[in-house]
Amino acid sequence: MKPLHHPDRADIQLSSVLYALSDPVRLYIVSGLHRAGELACGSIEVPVVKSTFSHHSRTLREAGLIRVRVKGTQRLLSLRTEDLEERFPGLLKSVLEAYDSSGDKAAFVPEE
Amino acid sequence: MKPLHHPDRADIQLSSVLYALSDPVRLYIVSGLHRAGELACGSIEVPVVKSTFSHHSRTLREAGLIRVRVKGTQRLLSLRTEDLEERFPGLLKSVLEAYDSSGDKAAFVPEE
DNA sequence: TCTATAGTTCGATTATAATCGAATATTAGA
DNA sequence: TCTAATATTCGATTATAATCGAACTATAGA
Repeated sequence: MKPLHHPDRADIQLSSVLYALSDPVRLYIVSGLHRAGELACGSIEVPVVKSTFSHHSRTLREAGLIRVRVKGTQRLLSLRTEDLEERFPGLLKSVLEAYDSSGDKAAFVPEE
Repeated sequence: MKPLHHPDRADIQLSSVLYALSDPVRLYIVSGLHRAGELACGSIEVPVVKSTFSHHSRTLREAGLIRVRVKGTQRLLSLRTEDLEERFPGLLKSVLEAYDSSGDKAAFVPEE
């Protein structure tokens, strides 16, 4: 099994982070991880098939937004909160607050 | 002459803002506007031709990041700082600080 | 009215990415 | 050792966007 690559904190690029966060599906995933802490892929409900989810997960991981660890047959995702705060102070917080108050999630998840 | 469309403050979408900011050229433009205030297109040096600049300018305007006003033959660009602060508190500030401290601009502007 | 200046629009090209379904890999447990 | 569960990878398709050069628009000023 290939070891999953995570960029070092210092190698996290601002434009990559902003790009990763600019997709509604990925924003939703990030928001969910922020609320719930660590989550398995399967327990995050998004309106895309598994392979597409996997693609988004990878985009988030390679941009440095999330950490992925293997547990049995599952992959557990979590936000790299500390790394991001060190690298770009205040950024993640303001994005998450903006997301919660902006109704962006309504773009693809009608209920809630 | 067509009146330039600017989205109302309440219509500014988070994902669109993040997307607009995820391009190195646009980040550079936004950073320049933040430092200098209002600037004409021609006075912002970017490594792209005029038509490409115009495309980026439009992307920023339609996302709600900048205001464009006409003065003679020039278009003057400025950041919608207040609107953004009201809509997404702290977001623009943290992005600009992250940009200044991250060396992202080195991606296409070697000197400085 | 003519010309120079400042930008935009258009069309074409190229690159990137979002999405899906099918096939594959890995692990847990019977 | 089979099978089920969980997720990734691959290939194809479609959509979006970054870029350029050429043509165009609008305004200022001679």
